[in-house]
Amino acid sequence: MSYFCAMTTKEKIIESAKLLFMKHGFEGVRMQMVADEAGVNKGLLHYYYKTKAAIFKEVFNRVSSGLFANLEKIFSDNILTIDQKISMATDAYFNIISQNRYVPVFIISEMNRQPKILKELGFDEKVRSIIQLAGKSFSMDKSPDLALHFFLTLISLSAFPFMVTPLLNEVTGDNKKTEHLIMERKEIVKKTLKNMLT
Amino acid sequence: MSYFCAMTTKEKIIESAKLLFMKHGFEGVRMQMVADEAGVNKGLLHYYYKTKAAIFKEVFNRVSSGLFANLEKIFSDNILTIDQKISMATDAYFNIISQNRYVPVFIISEMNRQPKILKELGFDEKVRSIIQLAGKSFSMDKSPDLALHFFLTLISLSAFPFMVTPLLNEVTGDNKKTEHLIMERKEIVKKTLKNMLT
DNA sequence: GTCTATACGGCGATAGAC
DNA sequence: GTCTATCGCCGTATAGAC
Repeated sequence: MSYFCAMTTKEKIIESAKLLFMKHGFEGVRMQMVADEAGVNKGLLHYYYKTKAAIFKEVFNRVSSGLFANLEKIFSDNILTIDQKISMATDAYFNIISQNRYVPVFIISEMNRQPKILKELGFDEKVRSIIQLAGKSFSMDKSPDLALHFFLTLISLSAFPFMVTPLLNEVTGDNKKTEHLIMERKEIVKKTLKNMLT
Repeated sequence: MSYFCAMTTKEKIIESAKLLFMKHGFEGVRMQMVADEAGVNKGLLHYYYKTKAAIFKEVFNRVSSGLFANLEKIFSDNILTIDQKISMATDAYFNIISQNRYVPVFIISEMNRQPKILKELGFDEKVRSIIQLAGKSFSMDKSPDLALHFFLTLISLSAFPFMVTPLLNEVTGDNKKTEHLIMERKEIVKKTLKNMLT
């Protein structure tokens, strides 16, 4: 609790909730856990946010907003070659997820448990626009499905190893080995994506 | 409730629990929901299973056991060519998941929320053995990591589209279109896997 | 803004009648 | 085997003192 000393109380609450919701999901988190993690009283949570669901929405919004920020920049560039863009996009996405490996499981679990949240927070729009951007960037305008397939392959291959990390740890029997394996995969992703566009 | 008329009560309970746990996760399911779905009284659940956790373990075991059954047969075959095996394995895995698209989200969510369950139910052993089998089948014995990467690519690319179906539905705006997209992906998976082994 | 106390319903689990 | 009734706890949310 309270690695969050320099923040405002509201910020401490959200950051604590973020940590907990990502690990345990909406249903797995108790308001008491959030209060303890933030180092404040349980009643105080309701002063800043009316309900548990309100805290959750703010968290989901923050997490999903940060997901594609770097990709947008790369896909908007006009100078880089296709190979460079693929390499940078893969690195960028791996980096984002490395910083918190629970992000993909969190987003995917919750979009399946409460699908309404996608439109409610405009996540579908974010994804549609990043795919369109990728389409332009790689001159795939003719077949719009190709852009979606490309994006889907990038996300699938990059996110999945992080999502099954607990399983990989058991299978390899060594967390260091797992980490090494995941980093090896980066190159496989790049190679696959390049193959896809030729 | 009770699409499960010809079953024993115990079977009705497990099948109802399976449906609900897969959709909502362990924390998202109430014993009352299981009872209603099975068409029995809430108290009766505890006659057949001591606790909610006991029901859950039985469900997780059943779901995870059925996951790789078909793959084992294919990887054990001695006559098929590599290309045939890849094609059949991909089809088989897609088929399994098509029958219940919540399976991958369920397995992955729960392995992250309660990692102990992997060893407890021997899921890690199952995965280790299927990877070894794939290694032999594709003569990847020299570099054992290659078998793991191959398996990971198969699973990632196949399962992911089903896991993000709610998002695809919003992005395409048309559930039929999503279904079509997912079936298109089967061919991409096969092509990617073949590229990987050459 | 922050805390204490409490309302009020829902939860998993058990006891016991049939 | 199945149901009813109920226990004891824990959940979110609110009211009100400081």
